[in-house]
This record gives sequence, C-alpha cells and structure tokens, in this order.
Amino acid sequence: MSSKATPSMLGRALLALIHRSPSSGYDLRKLFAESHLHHFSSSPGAIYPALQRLENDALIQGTVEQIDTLRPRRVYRITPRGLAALRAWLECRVTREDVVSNIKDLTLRFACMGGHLDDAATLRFLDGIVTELAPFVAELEEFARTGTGDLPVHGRLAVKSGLAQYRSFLEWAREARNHFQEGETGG
Amino acid sequence: MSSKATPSMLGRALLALIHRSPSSGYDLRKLFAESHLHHFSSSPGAIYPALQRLENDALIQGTVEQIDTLRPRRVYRITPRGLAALRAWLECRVTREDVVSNIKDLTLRFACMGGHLDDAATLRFLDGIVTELAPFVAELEEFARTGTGDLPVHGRLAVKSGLAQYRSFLEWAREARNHFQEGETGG
DNA sequence: CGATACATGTAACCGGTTACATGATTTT
DNA sequence: AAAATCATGTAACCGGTTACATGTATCG
Repeated sequence: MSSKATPSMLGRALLALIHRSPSSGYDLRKLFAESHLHHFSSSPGAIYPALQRLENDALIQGTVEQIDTLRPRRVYRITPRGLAALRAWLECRVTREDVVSNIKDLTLRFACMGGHLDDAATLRFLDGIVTELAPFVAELEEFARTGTGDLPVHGRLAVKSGLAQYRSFLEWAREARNHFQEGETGG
Repeated sequence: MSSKATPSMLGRALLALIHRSPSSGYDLRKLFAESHLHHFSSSPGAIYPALQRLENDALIQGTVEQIDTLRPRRVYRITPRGLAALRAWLECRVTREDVVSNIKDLTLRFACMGGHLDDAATLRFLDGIVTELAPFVAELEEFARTGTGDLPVHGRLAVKSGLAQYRSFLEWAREARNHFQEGETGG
C-alpha cells in the first residue's frame, strides 16, 4: 500500500536505530527514555504508531519472536527498501532550509551516519553545512549590526541569541570537518 | 466556553504581538513572513485558527473595521483576561524542562518582555535561565568527558554539538543579565 | 502479595501543513 | 487585461501528547 516517501523525524530515528540492530518497540522506548538523546518522546502513543507506519511503507519488517514463551516480542528489522530510504536521507544534499530551520534534524542525521556511511560522505555532509550556513550567519550578523536600530533592547538581544546558536553550530561543523579531514588525508 | 489555560507557542506569540498593537490576521501573517523571526509559519491555516482559539478563550477580541469600504479587516485587541494570561506566561518561573527542551520558547518569552515587564522581572527571568541551565551544562560536560567512551565518533561529536548549543545559550543569558544589571544598579 | 519491569497497543484530542476557495483592489 | 497584493477563511491530513487498557514475569 501507501508508499510515503519521507517518514517523520521520529520515524527516521527509529529506522536508523533498527538498522543498527533489530529492536522491538519496547527496546526503542527504553533507548529514548534512558539516553541523553532528549527531544524524542518515549511514549508508546508515539512509537508504536510510528513503527506501524514504517511497516506499512515496507521500510521495516516485524516478526513476532518467542511466541511459545507467552511473552512475545515484535522485533523489527530493516528491509532493503528501508535501507535505501535511510541512505537517501543520509546522503541528500544539505539545503539552506536545513541549516536555518532543521538543526536538530541535521544533528540526528550526523549521529546516524556512524558506521553506515564512509568518512568521505560525512565530509560532504559537513561541507554542505558549512557552505550553506556560513553565508546565512554572515547575513544575520549584518542584520544584527545594521538592521536592528529600530528594535527595542529585548529584540536586539533576542536576535543575538539566535545568532549565537547558529554561530555555535557553524563552528561545530568546521571542527568536525577538520576532525574527519585529518583521518582522510591518507586517501 | 472553553477556558483553556495555555495557548500554543504560536498562540502566545500572537497574543504578545496583538498586545503590542492591535492587528488583523493579515498583519500578523506579514510580520511572520517578512521578519527574521523564522520558526513561525505565516500560513493562513495556522494563524486564523489560532486567532479563533484565542478569541474563544476570550484572550483577544476581534472587531470588524471598515465594513463600508468593502475591504473589511477583523482587528484583534487583547482583553484583560488575555493580558493576565500574557503576564502569567512571561513571569512564570523558569524550569529545568524549559532550558533543556524549550529554548525557542524562552527566547520568544524574552523578546516579548520588551516594553511590558520591568527590568527587574527580566533579570529574574535571566537569572532563572542561568540557575537552571548551568548545572545541566555541567552534567552534560561531565557526560561528554566520561560517559561517551563506548559511543562511536559520530555519537561523541553529536553530543558535543548539543553541548555547544546549550553552552552558547547559557553564555548569552549571562551576558544579557550583565547588560540589565548595569542598567539596574541605580535602582 | 504488592510493586516494578516487560510488552503492546488504542482513542481522543490538539495543532500545524498543505492545498483549496473566494473575491476586491491596485499596479503594470 | 493580467498580475500582484489585500484579506479571510475552510478541509483533509498527519503526527505527537495524554491517558487509558491489558496482561505476564519477576523480585522483595
């Protein structure tokens, strides 16, 4: 049935985790609840429907294990289709939209690349962030310098807060890029 | 009817803007579309229903102007109830939850304080951020130092990215606090 | 025997996204 | 006359939140 192209952010996170190792809904809930990966809900009302959607789209495949033991677990594994979707998500070009509005998503993407994409792909990703984010930060800086004259103090400071966040992410991307370049120079 | 306590983030933003100056839905859409305040949608499907909810809760009051001119505008004004709700939102204590998960919301709150709360209240707010955020950042730093040994490189770097964001916001809050303290010393 | 952990789900609600729908006014 | 802008809305859809519902296994 439904061949929806793009799962939600939660769906993508689940897909990546299931790819790393086959898991049940309960496993994944525990992961979210215990880990320092906040901004993900561990509520069953979010996770189980998300898993069902992924299975409807044939990105994962659930099989019930331990039927005899009266404590059955529905364990999900990624499908070839799911692997393709995951790869497409991880490898797609970074846009300005992404760096302006989806920093959480980018961080998630980065975390999911580990052990899946090679260092060259990671480098392309980080380069993409720097390429898109640097001019935006420059624009914001320009705006903070010249465009906030009519704004009240609170407004000016609020702009500075946003700017600081973006700048910090840009710096992180540059450092991470350097990190991966060092490991890559040998080709 | 419905006396819902807390409007959504969009609702709160609209409430604050309407408080600043009475506005129509169209005015507000333009504001969101043009301003550097991203992370707010200017789509009519978001704004008009949000305004209706605010009016249902008697936080704002709409009156049609220019009925004769064949181009009527529904202009909203804040009500006493709305003013109370706005004040309650702006003045409520900053929690750990807030600094961990709702940084956008805190920034919005700060921006909305301008010209509405006095500097003492702003100081309390910024102090609250520092008080709640500093220990959390310390914990995260501790975790980044000692707890990420089993994580792959990507995971470690992703944690660092989050940490950098929080640290940046904490620094901003400290600087802003200093800014307001200087202006307040004469009290 | 009661609490906690294991394990999976559903249902109502809420609010944002996207797209559609309508029609007047001003500008080119 | 066409295009852009003013101005307001609705309807379908999607997905997260909250709360509810169910039952077993294990530990103290």
